[in-house]
Amino acid sequence: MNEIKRLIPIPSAAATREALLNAAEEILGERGVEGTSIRDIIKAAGTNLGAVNYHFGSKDRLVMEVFMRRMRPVDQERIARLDAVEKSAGKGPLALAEVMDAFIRPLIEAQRGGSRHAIILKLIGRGFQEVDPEVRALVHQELAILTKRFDAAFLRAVPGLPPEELPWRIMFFIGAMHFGIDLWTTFDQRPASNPQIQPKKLNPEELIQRLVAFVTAGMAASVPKTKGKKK
Amino acid sequence: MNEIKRLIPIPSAAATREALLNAAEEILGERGVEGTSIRDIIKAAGTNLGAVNYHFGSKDRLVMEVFMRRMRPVDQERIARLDAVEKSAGKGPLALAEVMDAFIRPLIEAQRGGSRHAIILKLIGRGFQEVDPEVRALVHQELAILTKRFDAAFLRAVPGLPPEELPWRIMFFIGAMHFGIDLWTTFDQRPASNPQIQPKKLNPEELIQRLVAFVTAGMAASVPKTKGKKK
DNA sequence: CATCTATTAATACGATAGTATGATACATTC
DNA sequence: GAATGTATCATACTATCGTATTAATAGATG
Repeated sequence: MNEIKRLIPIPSAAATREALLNAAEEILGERGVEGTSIRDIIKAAGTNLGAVNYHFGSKDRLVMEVFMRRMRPVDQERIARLDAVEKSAGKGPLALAEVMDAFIRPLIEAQRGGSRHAIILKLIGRGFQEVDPEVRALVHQELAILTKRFDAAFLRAVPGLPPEELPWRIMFFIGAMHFGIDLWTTFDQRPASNPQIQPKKLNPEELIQRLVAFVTAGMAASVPKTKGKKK
Repeated sequence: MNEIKRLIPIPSAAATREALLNAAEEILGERGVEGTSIRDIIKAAGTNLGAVNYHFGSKDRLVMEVFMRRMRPVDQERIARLDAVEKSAGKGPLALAEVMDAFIRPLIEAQRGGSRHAIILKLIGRGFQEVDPEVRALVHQELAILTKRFDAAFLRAVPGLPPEELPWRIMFFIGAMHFGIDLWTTFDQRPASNPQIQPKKLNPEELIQRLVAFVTAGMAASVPKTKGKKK
């Protein structure tokens, strides 16, 4: 019975499962978690309600899977690139711009091969401010692994920076990155905020270059005097 | 009948209206638009469903009012401060850090006088990524007024910057600002991402200083070569 | 061929959402 | 002091949400 040609080549164990993940990724990126109903997703995936319950058990778990599926390889690539940067630096000074590049590049390049995948970037960007505590905890957990490695790298690359300043700068730079990516992925849909100035449309490499330049300069800025402006 | 003491001293024309706005501001800041129900708001405001319909007509209009009530004075203050900075500069060079300060300070200082108001900062920050197109359009419109004035100021303060680069840098810097403020307002609720590094708790002035230092350096960074890395 | 297991499909259920309605209370005006 | 307009409140209505349940389908197995 194995040689009977299947009219539906491989309905396969997880074909609808992936269809659900893909549809969910797209719609969640557009409308956020709260703004997306399971019914929207199953309609886009061409399946039905039961499938979600069967494959994921709940909406929250589906959302978690969508996050994980994209974040894991990005984070692995970040770590791999940081490894390479640190290795090539040896015992010498660590170039801040290269560390930044290692962090930023994998996220932006994750959208290659179809602009449909670009949506996940917004989804990840939103993760920090999303309501569901389970998803939030997940994002933080994923981020914590990175944080340890990159914290050390940043401190090494910016020798004069007091460690207690680092979390602030990292938050600044992640904000710049996500807002930049958000503008990038929605470039064509946006109304011009100022008709007199036409923003330049960027390819991935150009975006990376600009982001790295911006956040590297910011991260390396001298620490402002905390107390008492000089009179 | 006028001298009958009121058990409820002055229900007043717009007392419940403001109570609704305050409660909505708080809850919307915590849970976002989609995650907040009118019933949550009326419960916190100590009133009932009809009041929302009476005073605002719909949930969306209530949300809009919450946005507007906080954004308008902030934007006015930004413009006023930019005026002052430009006036004191005269025909001489415009200090980028002062322009940044004029943009950042009003938003952060808007939360003085009760940390309850700090919540609106998150709300405004979320406005850019929120789903409701009506609210989104509103935010963009409010921002567009600012944009024109500040675009010119930025270009003047960073003479070497090509105008088409400006929208990108502004997006980077607004992202840094909003993520920074988000960390700031939720400082105590956050799990430590890296237990080895304790971030410093900042007062408003310290946050402003750090943000200004970061984004000023980023904004002034030299433009990366667009095409062709030197081989 | 019968059975079993893994899916897919269709439907039902309880909860909650935003909105609308009608009655009630208060203050003001004539 | 009756009438009027403003504001509050309790409640009802319809839609939609996430989830659970049950039946139908298809391949694989014996």
